[in-house]
Amino acid sequence: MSQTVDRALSILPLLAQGPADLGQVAERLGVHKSTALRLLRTLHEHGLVHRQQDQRYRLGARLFALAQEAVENLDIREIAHPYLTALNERIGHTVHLAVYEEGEVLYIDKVESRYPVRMYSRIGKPVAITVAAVAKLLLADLPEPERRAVAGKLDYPPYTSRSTPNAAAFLKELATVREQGWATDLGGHEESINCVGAPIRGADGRVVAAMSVSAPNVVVTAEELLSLLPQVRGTADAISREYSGEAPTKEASA
Amino acid sequence: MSQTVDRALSILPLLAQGPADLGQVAERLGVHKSTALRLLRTLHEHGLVHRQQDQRYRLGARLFALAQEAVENLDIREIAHPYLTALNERIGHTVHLAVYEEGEVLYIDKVESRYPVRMYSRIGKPVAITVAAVAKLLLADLPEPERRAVAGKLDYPPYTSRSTPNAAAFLKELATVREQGWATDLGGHEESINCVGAPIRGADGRVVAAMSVSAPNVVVTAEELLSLLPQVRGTADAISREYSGEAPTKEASA
DNA sequence: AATGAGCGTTGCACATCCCGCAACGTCCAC
DNA sequence: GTGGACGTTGCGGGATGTGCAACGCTCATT
Repeated sequence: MSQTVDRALSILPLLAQGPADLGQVAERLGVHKSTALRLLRTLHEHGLVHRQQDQRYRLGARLFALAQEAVENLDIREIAHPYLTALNERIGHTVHLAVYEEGEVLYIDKVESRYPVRMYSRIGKPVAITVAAVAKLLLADLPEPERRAVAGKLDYPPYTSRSTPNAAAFLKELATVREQGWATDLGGHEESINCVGAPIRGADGRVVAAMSVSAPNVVVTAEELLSLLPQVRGTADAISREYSGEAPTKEASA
Repeated sequence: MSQTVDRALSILPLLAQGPADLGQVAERLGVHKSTALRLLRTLHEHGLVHRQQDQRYRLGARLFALAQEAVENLDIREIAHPYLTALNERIGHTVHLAVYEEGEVLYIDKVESRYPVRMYSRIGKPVAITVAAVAKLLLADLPEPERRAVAGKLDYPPYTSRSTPNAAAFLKELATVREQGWATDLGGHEESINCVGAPIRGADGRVVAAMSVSAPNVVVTAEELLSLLPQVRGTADAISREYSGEAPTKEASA
């Protein structure tokens, strides 16, 4: 919509792939060097871009700060965190929290056995959207046209033999998920990893986030993991209730 | 430098404080609503801002993805190299850069008087992990359980009479290193070689790499080498700052 | 049910501000 | 010493962003 800003912002994903010098930026942007220079300078003044010793540009610190602030401002994360921790302490396995945004599903929190969350190493990473339990939960709740549109645009990488193969299978799986109110990923992303997840809903009943529990099948079989479903759903429902405005339950500290 | 981009980017820190509607954005930017709308639309198309149910704007998901990608592509070696070279030119001795990965410590860069050595010559050749200064620095920062696990699995070859003899001694040494923020290897690997090293930290304070200066004691005594510690730490800190996104200092060219 | 306030959105004419050009300075390699 | 590559600068033309005013919509109020 705004040419100048559009060009400037296009520089960011370009630099995310790795440092680049002025000429490379100008070329990949399809503009004159002097134009690229002005854009980069502006980005630099705002700290979004950083210039290293060899004068090449890379993404700057303010970007990380912004990303962190943004994730901290997600109130669902704040509310959910104690519940996730409590569940993790009870059952030991890795617990994920994810949201849907603009065609992507992103992890926004993670609690791993004994290890505190490492902000930048995992959170913010886009989920394997065609197979992850949390992705199924979030997409299953989209309005039908959007759901269909998203499913049609996706790639369906065959991570394993049990990965979702195509849009038709995916939509069918989403229908099942929506009906039963929970989802699984049984070796669809990595052969030996199983997940079971449940949706977190706002006051209006719409799914605002999804959580899942993951474990390698050398530790627990898929059946054993499924037996944890009531606890996962219980936690998700407790989060939903608090998010919807009810007083916190004992669930978080149980 | 570019007014339009400047205004657009000014929206981001504004939204970082919390969601805002069009009017608020326009007012705080000091522009007309229609202008703010166009800027927000452009930001929206790039996924940097997100529009929530109540139509208010907040920071978007792509911000996380960008930060994530950027961190993964941060190449410590590239950033550190000019600093290492500068230090080498100032003090003359061999300078090493190393990282920890999957239970091993690897040299990833080395600057020897006048001869920069490519990583290939050294990679795959693990560091003498129980005695090297860089190894101590990297292991000292691991979470306690992992540190203990690694220390327990190691062999403790008696390279010299001053080599680390066993896991208990090693863990004790690591505790010292973590506390003082630097490390040495005084004849622990080869009788006549001393090293002094310092950690390089990421924005979150975690040790991402370590560097050291080595010299044979026929050239400089251990005491003389230790007197270089401030310069080593200064260099390591400068690298840490640039790696974390701060503007480069004069350190590299001093 | 009618009214009006508040907000986001649209089309438009003006002139601002961005664009590409070409030339310069600098650094490095040959 | 010379050529090339790269970043940088000033400048004129014109594309592009700007603010204005009017419109549609939702919602609260009467």
